[in-house]
Amino acid sequence: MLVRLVKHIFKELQDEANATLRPYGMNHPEYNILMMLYGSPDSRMHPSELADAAGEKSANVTRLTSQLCEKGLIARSGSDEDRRKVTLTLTEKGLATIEAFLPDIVTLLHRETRHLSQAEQGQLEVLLKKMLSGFGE
Amino acid sequence: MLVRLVKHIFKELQDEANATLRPYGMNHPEYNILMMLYGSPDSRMHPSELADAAGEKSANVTRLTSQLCEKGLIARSGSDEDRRKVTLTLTEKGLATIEAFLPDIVTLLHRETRHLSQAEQGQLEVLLKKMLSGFGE
DNA sequence: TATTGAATATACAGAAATGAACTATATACT
DNA sequence: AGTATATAGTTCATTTCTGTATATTCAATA
Repeated sequence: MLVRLVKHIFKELQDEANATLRPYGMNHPEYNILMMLYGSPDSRMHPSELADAAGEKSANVTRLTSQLCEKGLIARSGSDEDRRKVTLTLTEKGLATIEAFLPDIVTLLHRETRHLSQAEQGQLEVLLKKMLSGFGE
Repeated sequence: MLVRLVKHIFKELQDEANATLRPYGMNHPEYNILMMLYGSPDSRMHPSELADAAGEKSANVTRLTSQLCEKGLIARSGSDEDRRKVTLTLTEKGLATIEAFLPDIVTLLHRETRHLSQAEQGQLEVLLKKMLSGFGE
């Protein structure tokens, strides 16, 4: 029952976000990558960090970041400290794109949580975290 | 934040269910179809009902039910009342398969929710439903 | 009854995700 | 040093999903 609810909500979140992002020529996975970069200290991350944070397989990260590179939203460069690694950074254009669609995303999120008070959101967060802690052991 | 949590939980639920089902040669979407049939009054449903209930596109339902037919777990038959429709039913073998893996699924679900009391599960359910009610308008 | 429009299911093409093998670099051990 | 093991990232083949078009049947109605 809970499981079905989570699944349903997830699906809705995904679909609505996709609909919001489509006008900007972007899909949800690409958006996730951009937001991870946006939220990171120096707007720079390694692919493996992204894979962990975004919950994507590394093969997917390669594909997605290649797409974003082609669009000129992020840049790839080799790392000096560890030459196996690749560093991904947001470009000017990437930053501008994020700041273009962010307002739409924010209003979407507000709409999606408007039936929950601040307290309820906190509660929900606690419960979900608690649930999550029972996984993967 | 909430969104990321939901996403994360969904992913875990999905992955763990898949891992549990793999030994039975089944994946999560197929499992969903079977369970919908299992839970329906007469173990019979139409593809469009399944699509709604399982949150799958109708094209996917066609593919998935075809797979399940090939495995002999469900059966397709034309409907008499409305000849556009197709009726899907669980076979003996399908029923047996469900009852084979169900215990594993039940223990998995218990494990996943073991950090939440009964009351907390109820609370969580209420909050999620409340959140869901804010969608799609 | 002939026609129009809507609903249902399917087929097919193109996009995306997955898993396994592969290259290159780093780390640990003897 | 030299070998083994581990890690980072990519590539490729396969599977799976999505979106769109199509065929069939039903319902409404002029």
